[in-house]
Amino acid sequence: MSRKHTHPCAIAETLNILGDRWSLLIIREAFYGATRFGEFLTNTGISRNLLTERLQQLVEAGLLTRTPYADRGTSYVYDLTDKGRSLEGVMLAIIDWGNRELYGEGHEPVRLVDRQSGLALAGVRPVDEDGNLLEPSDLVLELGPGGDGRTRNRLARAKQDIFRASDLKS
Amino acid sequence: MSRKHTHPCAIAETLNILGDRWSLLIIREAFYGATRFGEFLTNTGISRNLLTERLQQLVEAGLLTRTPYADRGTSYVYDLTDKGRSLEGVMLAIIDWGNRELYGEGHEPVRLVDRQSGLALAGVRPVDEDGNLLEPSDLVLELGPGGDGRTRNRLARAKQDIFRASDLKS
DNA sequence: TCCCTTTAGTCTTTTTTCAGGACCATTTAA
DNA sequence: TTAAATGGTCCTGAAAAAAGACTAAAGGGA
Repeated sequence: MSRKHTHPCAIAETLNILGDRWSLLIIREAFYGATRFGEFLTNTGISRNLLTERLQQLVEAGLLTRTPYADRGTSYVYDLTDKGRSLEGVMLAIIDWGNRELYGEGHEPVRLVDRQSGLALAGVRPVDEDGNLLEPSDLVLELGPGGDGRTRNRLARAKQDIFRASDLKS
Repeated sequence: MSRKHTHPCAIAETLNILGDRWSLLIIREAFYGATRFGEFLTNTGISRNLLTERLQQLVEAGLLTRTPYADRGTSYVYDLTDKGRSLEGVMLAIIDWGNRELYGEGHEPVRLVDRQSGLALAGVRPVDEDGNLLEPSDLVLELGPGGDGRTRNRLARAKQDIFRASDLKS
C-alpha cells in the first residue's frame, strides 16, 4: 500500500486530504478566524516543518488560498476557499459528535448555539433537495456513476439498512 | 508534541481516535456490514499488524466490540457499538462532501438516496432540539463548561459568524 | 545607514510509525 | 494426519513526524 487510498470512495478520497492528525485542526483554526502562519502554529501546536507542508497540501487541495499580506514584509494570509467553507457540515458533525460522545452533557469545551433561539445544536441531519429532513434509517447506498466492480460488490454485501443509529437495543 | 492532542476541543479529541488514514475506513466497513478481521483486511487494504492495532484502539475507544464467533475456531466478530453507530452523522457529512467537492455530480462512486422518495441526499444540516432546521450562519460558538482559558481566548478572537458558507464573494 | 524585530519558512537530527512479508497458533474439514 | 481457514505476531527497511537550530526578506527605529 502506498500512502494514498486509490479505490473510488468519498470517504477514502476525503482521508487522502484530511486523514492525519493535523489537517483538520488547521481547518478548524481557519473556521475560527486564523489566517497567519504563526496563528496556526501556536493555536494547533504543530511543528513548523509540518505546518509548512500541510498548508501547502491544503492550498493544493483547494481548501485554502495563500496570498501575500499587502505591504507587510514576508507575510502571507491563508483564507478558506468556498470549497474549504463547504466543510462546515463535516465540522458541525464532528464537533457535535465529540461533544456528545467524548465529553458528554455539561462538559463540552465549546457549544454550538443558535443565535436566534438560543437553543443548542441537537445534531446534524440529512436533508433532501427540497429541504425536507430525512431519516438516516431511510437512506440507502446506491452504486453511483463513479463506482467500479469492487464498489458494486461491497454494496451487494452491505446490509441495506446502513444508518440505523442505535435502534438495535430497543 | 506527543502523539495525542491535549487541549479541550471536540475536534481534537475526535482526531485522537479517528485522526489517521485507516480508522475511519474501518468504521466505514463496519457501517457497510463487515464484521471479520479478514473482511476489514481485504476491503480496506490495510496491513495486518496495523489492522490488529487499529481494531484494538477502536474497541478501546468504545466504537467496536470484539466477541468470539461462536463455535467457529479462532474467529472473532467486530460489531459497531451504539457509540460507533452514532458516527452516522459524521459519515453522512463526509460522504456528501466527498461526493460533491471531490467527485462532483455524475461521478459519485456511491450515492445516498432516500428509500421513500427516491431523492438524493442534498446535504447534512444542523437541527435544534425541537427538530427545526437551523441556518449554519446563525450558529455561534460559546464557551462551554469544559473549556479553559485558551478556549476562551480562541473564541474571543474568532469572528462570530463562523459558519457562513460562501457568502463572502457576493 | 545599521541594527533589531517580525514573519515565514528551511534544514538537520532523532524518534516514531507504517508497509510488507514471513511466520505462528488454534480449530475445523477432508 | 494433514491441510485450510482465521486471526493474529514478529521482523525489517522505508517513510513520516517531532523538535529545535538556523535563515531570508522586509520594515522600523536610532
